[in-house]
Amino acid sequence: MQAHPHASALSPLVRSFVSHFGEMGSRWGINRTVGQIYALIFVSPRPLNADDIGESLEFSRSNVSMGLKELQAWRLVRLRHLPGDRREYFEAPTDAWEIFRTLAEERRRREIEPTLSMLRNALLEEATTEEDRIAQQRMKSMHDLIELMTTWFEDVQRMDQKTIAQLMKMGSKVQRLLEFTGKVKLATGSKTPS
Amino acid sequence: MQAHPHASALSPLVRSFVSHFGEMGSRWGINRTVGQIYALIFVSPRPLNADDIGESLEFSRSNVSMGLKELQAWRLVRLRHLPGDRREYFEAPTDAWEIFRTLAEERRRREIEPTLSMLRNALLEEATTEEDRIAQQRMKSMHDLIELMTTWFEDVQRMDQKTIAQLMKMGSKVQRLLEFTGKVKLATGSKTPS
DNA sequence: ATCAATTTTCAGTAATTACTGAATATTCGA
DNA sequence: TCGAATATTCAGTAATTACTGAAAATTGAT
Repeated sequence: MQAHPHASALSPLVRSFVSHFGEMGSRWGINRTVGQIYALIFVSPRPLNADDIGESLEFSRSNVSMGLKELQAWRLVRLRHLPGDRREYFEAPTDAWEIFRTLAEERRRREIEPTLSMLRNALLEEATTEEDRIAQQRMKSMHDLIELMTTWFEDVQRMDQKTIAQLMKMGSKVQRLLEFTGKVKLATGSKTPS
Repeated sequence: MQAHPHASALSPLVRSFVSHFGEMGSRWGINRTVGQIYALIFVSPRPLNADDIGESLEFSRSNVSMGLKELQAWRLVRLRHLPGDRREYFEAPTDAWEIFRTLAEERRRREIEPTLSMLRNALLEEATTEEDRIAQQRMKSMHDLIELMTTWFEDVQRMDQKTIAQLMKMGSKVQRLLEFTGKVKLATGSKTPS
C-alpha cells in the first residue's frame, strides 16, 4: 500500500502532524501541499533542502519549488545556506508567538487592508437611494469594527511577549481592573516610547 | 456588455461590496458564490428569498440553495418566514460584533479544536528518536500558544461589548495599568459570576 | 389527501486549481 | 568563461471544486 520505497521515512508522529496541516491548509487559502511542506520544515531539527522535502513527501521537485516560494511570500520559512553546500536550505521560526505575528501581519496586508480600502471608498459614495443608505450604514459598522481591531492589534504587537501572555492569562479579570481604574483615575500621559 | 436583461439591478455600491466579498471568500475557505450571497444579504434592508438572490446575482436556483445551506451552517444567515408567503427568507445579523463572534466560534470549532486535539495526541506519544523529541517540543509550544489564546478568547467573549471596546481603545496603555497593578497588588477573589 | 409551490438533491459538465516533467535559467566553483 | 549543480518556469494534464438543469422531495394551503 506504501507507494514508493525510496522516501526518507517520516516517523508516525511527524507524519500525522504533516498530514493534519495538509488538511487544514486546504480548508484555508493555502493548498494541501504547501501546508505539508510547512509542517515538515517546522518540526525538522535541521534546515531542509528541496530534495529532502520532495523525497519525504513524494512531491515533484517543481511542486516543492512552488510551495517554497509561497511559504517565503508568507514569510513562514526562510532561506539559509549551509557551509560547503550549494543547495538552498529552508528553516521555519520555531517561536510560536513570532509565527503568529507573522501570520497576522501577512493576513492583514492581504485581506484586511484591501477590505478596509473598499469599505472606505464605498462610504465616500453619495447614497442616492434608501437602500444604499442602509447598505452604507452596515458597511460603516463593519468598517469601524475592523479598524478598531486592527489598531488594537498593532498596539498589542508593540508590547513584549511576556506582558501579552500575562494579560491573556488574566483573561476577563482585566475587566475588574478597568472598573477599578475608573475610580482611581489613571494619570494618562499617553504614548508608548518606541 | 451586461449579460441578461432580467436581473434586478444592484446599485454600483452594493455591486462592488458583493464582488469584493466574492474575491475574499475565495481567498478563504468559502467559495466566491457563497461570499457574494452573504454580502448581498448583509446589506439588504429586507430579508431575501432564494429567487431574489439568484436573480440579482445570476446564479442558478440550486447554486443559491447550496450557498444558503453553507451560510446557515456557518450561522451567518438565519431563516425567516414572512406572513402570507410560503417562501423562505434569509437575513443576516447586522451587528458587527455579533458577526465576529459567530465567525470566531465557528472557526474555533472547525479548525482550532481539531488541531488542538491532534497536537494533544501527538504529545502523548512516547518520542523514541531525537528527531521526534524535537518535533514534540515544537508541537508543544504551538499547542500552548493556541490554548492560551483560545482560553483568553473565551474569557473575553464573556465580557460585554462596551467593555471590550473600551479595553481595545486603550490599546497598549493597558500595559501601564498592569505594571501599576503589580505594585498595588490587586485583591484577586477570582472567577466571573456566569 | 391532494396538489401546486417551493426547496433540495444529484449526476453530469464546466471551470478552476494543483501537479508534473521537460526545458530553461541561474549559480558558483574551478 | 565554462560547465556541472541547482533552481525556476511553463505548457500540458490530472485532480478537485463549483455549477447547472432535471428530477425528487417537501411543504402547506385547501
